[in-house]
Amino acid sequence: MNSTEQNCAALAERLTASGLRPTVQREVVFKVILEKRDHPTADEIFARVKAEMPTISLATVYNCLETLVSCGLIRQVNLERAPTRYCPNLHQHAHFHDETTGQIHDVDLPADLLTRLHAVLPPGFDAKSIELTFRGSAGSPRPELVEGRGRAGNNPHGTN
Amino acid sequence: MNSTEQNCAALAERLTASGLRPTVQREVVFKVILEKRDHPTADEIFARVKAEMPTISLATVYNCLETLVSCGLIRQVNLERAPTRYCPNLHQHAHFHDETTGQIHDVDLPADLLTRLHAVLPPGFDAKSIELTFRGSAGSPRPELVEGRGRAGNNPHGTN
DNA sequence: GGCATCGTTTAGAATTGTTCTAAATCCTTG
DNA sequence: CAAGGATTTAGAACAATTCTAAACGATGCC
Repeated sequence: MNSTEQNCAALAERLTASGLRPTVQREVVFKVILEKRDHPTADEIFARVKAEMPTISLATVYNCLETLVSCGLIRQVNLERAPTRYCPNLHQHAHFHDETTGQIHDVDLPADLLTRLHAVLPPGFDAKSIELTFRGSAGSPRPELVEGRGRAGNNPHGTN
Repeated sequence: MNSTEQNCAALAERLTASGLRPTVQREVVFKVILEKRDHPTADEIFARVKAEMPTISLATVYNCLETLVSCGLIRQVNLERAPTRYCPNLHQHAHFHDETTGQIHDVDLPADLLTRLHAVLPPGFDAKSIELTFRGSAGSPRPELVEGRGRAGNNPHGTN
């Protein structure tokens, strides 16, 4: 049993476990993502899949991708095509995206943590910027500790 | 001199320093972003600005935002409206976005760093996922150290 | 001051990535 | 085999953003 067959088996298993059908389309989409590990876009995947299955439609590729993501077989990198947001806090800081409320909070990043983050890069990789986003829910204990009320940056524009 | 006037002065200074003109539109857009530090989208900014300048157009808001970003007065959060990318590496890892080539490389994250990252959140904030993206250029020394050749995850799908 | 020039704004069209829709097709099960 | 649901398909719809061309406005030069 070669690697491709193994992956197909794993795929089929996951799908049926979630009450979904293992279809050729899902198989092929999964396969092309595994074949070349280069973070392709939906369009690129569509092109590659089309090469061996010319009848497939873009919508199906999107469907398959969604299915694979929901089964935990692949991940999306640029999560959610949300509108770009703008932020007056110019200090290095992370964002906490509260998925329950949709709100975004600034989170301070200590200098030594930033150093550690840069240190994690292999030699030759020079990062001009770091984007760090947490996703989850914030609950609501201690509102005095969150954004705009005593934390997150020393306020480069003098607002508040 | 109040805070708004200060900010306008700072804005005017930055703009002229970059050979750009301080216009009312740029001023108002900047102002509404500072007023309410809540990471608004372009549409939201458009709505707020329209309240005090009903003739402004959406395109102008986009223009102004771009200008403010390029002057370093604000930052964009969801940088670049790029197509979503898909990734078969299911391990916790960061991405290095090489802006010269457009390529995305996986970068391993040691467990203790992840712990530190979670520790940075204020109490009550519960992060289900962390998204960490570096942007910069990779140069090309030591190709044997980068993605797909010995680093970045122990390969959950058995590819390569 | 008048005029050419260049930066800026505007409205609307165009583009891009993605999702929706409705019909066709495919499996599965009874 | 028929009924039912799941899946695929093509194309329309959508949302965020960018482009375009025309109008406008400020600035510099004589």
